[in-house]
Amino acid sequence: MKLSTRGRYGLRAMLDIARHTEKNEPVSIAAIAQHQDLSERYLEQIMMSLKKAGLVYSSKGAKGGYTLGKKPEDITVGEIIRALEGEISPVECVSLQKSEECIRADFCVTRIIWREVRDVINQVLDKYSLADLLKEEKNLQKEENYADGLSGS
Amino acid sequence: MKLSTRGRYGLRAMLDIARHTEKNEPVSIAAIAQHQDLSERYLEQIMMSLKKAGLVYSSKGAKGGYTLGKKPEDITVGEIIRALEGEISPVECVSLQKSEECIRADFCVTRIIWREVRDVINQVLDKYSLADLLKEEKNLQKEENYADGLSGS
DNA sequence: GATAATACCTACCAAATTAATAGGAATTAT
DNA sequence: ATAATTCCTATTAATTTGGTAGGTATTATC
Repeated sequence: MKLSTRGRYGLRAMLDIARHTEKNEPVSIAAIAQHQDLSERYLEQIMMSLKKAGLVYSSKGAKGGYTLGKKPEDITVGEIIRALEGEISPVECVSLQKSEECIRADFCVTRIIWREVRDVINQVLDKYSLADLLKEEKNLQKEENYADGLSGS
Repeated sequence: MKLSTRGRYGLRAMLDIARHTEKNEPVSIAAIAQHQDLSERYLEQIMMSLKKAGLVYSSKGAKGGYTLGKKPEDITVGEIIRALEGEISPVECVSLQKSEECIRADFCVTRIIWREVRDVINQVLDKYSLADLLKEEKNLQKEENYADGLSGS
């Protein structure tokens, strides 16, 4: 039950872009990779998925890079994660676009649980937008400064 | 974000044992494997983990097998899944018995989300006991009968 | 118009994890 | 004694993940 690096890296990349979104300058893969300490080549693939999902807009050529495809408050973590990892579901048999029905589907009680797990995970992921996270980030920094002040002087 | 077969098979195995628990006869690996259509050899390993966690009691030798280690209402799905898959957490960095702290830990906002996801998953899993599932199973069967009755005669 | 910086695309590869097999020892009811 | 069972450890096969690689297309800048 672990998220893969695609989802984790992708979310961090999106946050990185979101932080630069005020200036409205595109952020390059090279820049993101450096900030986030990721492989450029791997990040490239991740960005392609995000682009395909419409979550980022890209401009090619020199000075090119990525900007958010929507406002930070309109991009949820759920969208990002699902764009990168596919539908989030703890088991195949309660996946919405599942390939084939399990033969046990009709009488298998465990599906009740898997459905509920699927739903709560997605609810949490959909609850947070990039804007929310940026706001939380500022709170974290405040706390940090406060702690420094206390222990420091 | 998928559960492994260990967890899924293990839960089904536990339900199987729970169904036989009234008679208080141990259920053998061979029998469970047959009912659930699983590899005996693989199930064997799963049962070892369940035993180690105290969720089943085993008796060796002819007529041996497994019985529940506690009352069905005292065994939660969460306990079973965690016994088989380890701690349930979407990322390593919010795992309770994590090996090493992430260098980003202090300022990484994504952890807020991962923690919440971790908690809701475990809450759902801990909410259901084997007894609850057996009860649900009976409900499913009733509905089935009812549906048959409607479409049948 | 040349150059450098960038995204885009597809294929491939290596490591890790998962799922399962296999062989045999120990125990116990009959 | 025998057959049925759990217990333990090692090995292997399959799948997924996490990346690397090579090359093309586009565009700002000089």
